[in-house]
Amino acid sequence: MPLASHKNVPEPSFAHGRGFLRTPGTLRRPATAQRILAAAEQAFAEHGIAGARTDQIVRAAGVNKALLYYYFGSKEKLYAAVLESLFTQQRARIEAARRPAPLPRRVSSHQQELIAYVNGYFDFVIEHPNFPRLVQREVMRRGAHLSGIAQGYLVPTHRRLTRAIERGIASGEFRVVDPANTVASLIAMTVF
Amino acid sequence: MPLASHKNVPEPSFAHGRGFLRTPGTLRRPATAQRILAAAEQAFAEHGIAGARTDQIVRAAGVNKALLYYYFGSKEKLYAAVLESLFTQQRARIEAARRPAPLPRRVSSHQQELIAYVNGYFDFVIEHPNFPRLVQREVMRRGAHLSGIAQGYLVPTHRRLTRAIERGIASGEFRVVDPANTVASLIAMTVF
DNA sequence: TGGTTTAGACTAACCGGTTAGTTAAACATC
DNA sequence: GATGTTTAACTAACCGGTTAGTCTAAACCA
Repeated sequence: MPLASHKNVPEPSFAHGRGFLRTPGTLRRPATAQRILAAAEQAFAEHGIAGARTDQIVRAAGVNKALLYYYFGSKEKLYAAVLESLFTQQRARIEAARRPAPLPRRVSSHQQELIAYVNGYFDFVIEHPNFPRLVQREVMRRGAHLSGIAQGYLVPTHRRLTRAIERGIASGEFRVVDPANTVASLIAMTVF
Repeated sequence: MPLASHKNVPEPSFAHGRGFLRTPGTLRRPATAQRILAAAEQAFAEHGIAGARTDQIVRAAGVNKALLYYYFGSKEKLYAAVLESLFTQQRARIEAARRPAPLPRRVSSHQQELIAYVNGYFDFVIEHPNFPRLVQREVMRRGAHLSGIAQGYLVPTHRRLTRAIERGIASGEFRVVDPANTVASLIAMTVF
């Protein structure tokens, strides 16, 4: 039974398996686990989930293979943890960019919110070049995590941006556009 | 030695390994080999080179595993053969669309050539939905076949289109545009 | 007859995952 | 404060299944 239980694993105190979106506890993991995560991110981005080698990952993390399973349970769960960590960080990044440095006058606050979103995204991608590659791979896999990601990250972002545009239109600062289309274009731009 | 010699393989008469671009002989392969190729195309597109299973491929082709190695020598070479076959077909397709069905008047012959290119490409993609996926995968792999593909397929296509645009400008039928940029846009459009 | 194909046993290497155990620090107890 | 005791962190070695690739001998077939 290759994908089965591993019931004897002592399940560390900061329990990792409590649902994909419920646990922002990624940052509370010990440094070693973080190193495994980083190495895994690199490996999965480069070789995909099937091509990545757990042995290579633990070697890069300077750690024993059993530790990988101690923390993450399985290769598949490790992969999920990598995605979750990245999306959590990205969301935090965009959230943090909500009160941006003031821009030149004639730029309304609603415009600022949109600009801050785009800036936040690009900053994040520059710091995490593996992020788009992994998303790409997940899309090609028609991955099971996609729906969870969409629910937890894309939908809220989409909603926030839509509202910002609607407010901008209502206050007369924006030309009248279809918010849905505009948001779609924005997201498409940042994905490619 | 996993990727090594296989020196005892009797090297079938229509020898497949004589260089990536030198052999348009793909179509001369026996029907059985074509079935293997088709099954491999599907498997590689779905799971990538690391995720695809040779056993699955031969089962889908209704063929013994030894035959795969009889014809293609290795998984890697089979993968290369899949790419080569697809690019060869695509080139033939675009080439064949050079004398297109006459379009409504007011469409010049140079415009027709560009339109034929785009049509040919889309027709091909519709018939071979695995093609873009495999190219995508190859790009993500930074695959070694990329340079050969670029040399053999992209460069000639690029040249032909550039010339068509230049002729169109020279004859006054096209607005004056930068051919390089326009070709890049055309190719980008068809890749996405 | 010779190119093609099969059956299927076989192997070496690989790879995800497990086991049984160690280490060191925190904690408790007297 | 020396003492057992617990616990989180970590490891070496191993296990069993999988996978690419091989080999032989025989059959198929044009």
